Amino acid sequence: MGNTIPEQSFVSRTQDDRSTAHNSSYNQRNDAILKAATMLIARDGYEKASMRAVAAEAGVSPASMYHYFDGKEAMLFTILFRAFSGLESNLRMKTHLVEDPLEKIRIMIAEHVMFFANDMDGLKLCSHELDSMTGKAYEELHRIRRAYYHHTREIVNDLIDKYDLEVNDPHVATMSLFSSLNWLYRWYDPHTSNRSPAVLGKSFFEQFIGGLSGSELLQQDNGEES
Amino acid sequence: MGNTIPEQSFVSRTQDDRSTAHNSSYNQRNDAILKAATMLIARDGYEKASMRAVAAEAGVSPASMYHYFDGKEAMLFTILFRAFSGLESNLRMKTHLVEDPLEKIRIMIAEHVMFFANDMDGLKLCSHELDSMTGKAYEELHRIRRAYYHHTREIVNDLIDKYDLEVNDPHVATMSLFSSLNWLYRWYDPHTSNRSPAVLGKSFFEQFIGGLSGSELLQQDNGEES
DNA sequence: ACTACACCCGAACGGGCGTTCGACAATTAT
DNA sequence: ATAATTGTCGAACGCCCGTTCGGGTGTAGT
Repeated sequence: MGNTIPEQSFVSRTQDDRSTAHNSSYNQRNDAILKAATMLIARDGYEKASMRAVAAEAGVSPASMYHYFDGKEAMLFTILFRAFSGLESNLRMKTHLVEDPLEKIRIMIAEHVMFFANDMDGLKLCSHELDSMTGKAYEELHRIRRAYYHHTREIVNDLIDKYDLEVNDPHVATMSLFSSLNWLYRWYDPHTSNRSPAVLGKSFFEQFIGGLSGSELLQQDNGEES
Repeated sequence: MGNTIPEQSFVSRTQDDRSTAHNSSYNQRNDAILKAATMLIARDGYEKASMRAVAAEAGVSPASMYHYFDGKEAMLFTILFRAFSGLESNLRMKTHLVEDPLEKIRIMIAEHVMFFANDMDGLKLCSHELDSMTGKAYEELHRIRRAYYHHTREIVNDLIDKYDLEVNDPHVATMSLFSSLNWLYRWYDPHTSNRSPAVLGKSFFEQFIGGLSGSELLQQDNGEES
């Protein structure tokens, strides 16, 4: 039940319907193009990664690309849609039966890092190329991204309520968490680093919780004032 | 003594020498082009922002651009060089006479946020367009950026030493801090937000320190093990 | 007055881009 | 067997790009 195709999206249906039939040849080519595009756009950026280069990488002629996608932007849309909605639905699935918000946020962070480790290029595009989209396509992706944020934010709210935390600014705290996760592609490579995704996720989790609940290091200054 | 011109850089000297004379007309035009370029590249991205568009925004003909810069990449280099080295030299200046590493890191965060508030577009380019540079120009900018990181990292090390903190992973903690700062351009607009840069900096500071020194919320689990 | 040089720009060059067209093969349906 | 549909691609179109060229104008030095 993976969100591989934007079923309820505005994207023209004629192009999606082909993949509902079990035409494996069609889907193989489609995935090959998407994979090539993801790699090249991650490497060179959306504008610099040309359709010709993607076609060559996927082993297809440039003209054939337009049997699979309405255009360059529709191609990026599919990539981003799969990544964003995968992230969101995975979070929903993994936290559905969990009660403790502390455990929920731990899962959220761990799953996000895992997701990144499994699809570095895809998540890099989510962080770096969303602005390359325009119009309704942009809005739809933005909507999913916001849902992901809201989902996380509600967990944070529950966490604060349950443990009676005195948090300076929950919004800033949540944005900082997303910053750390979205910035991963700039410095972390799970294949090269000696930190496993699990270990990294644990670090992020502890830092986030520590940042939320404050430090005794800072309270000596507050005490002098009263 | 601001680092407005890459004095020791590889950039051809012929073009820099013009600005050493107090020809105000030349410098005005030069700054107008740089300002226009910064705005348009921040808005549209490096590849999409065309020299023609920058020229029009600056009120110059496209051909005249090449009296001021060797080319498009050299233009971006100047923008990034000013921003990066300004950031780094400002940090050095402001922490030079400070002893306490806790105060140093507070200043570093506050100054970075201020710097961002004063030049949102410029710092957006630092976060988003460094990869548009190639060759030696890229390496030189990367060097400055790394110096900024090292500088901050040493403060963090001193902080850990002085206060005997048990930090899980200083590198991850420092990267998270930079993530928060570099991701600012995605969600924070000091002109629109009700959070002032000073308040935001304070939140970042407290979160970072809290994240470093850990939370009592997590220690109940650790206790069961021994 | 003349030379030299900074400054400026309209016009064009060469090339890469996203995309479309039209013809041809391969597959499927009838 | 025939018709219809799907998949494929070489070639081309029109556009925009970064950059250059050649010649202009203004200005300072002699």
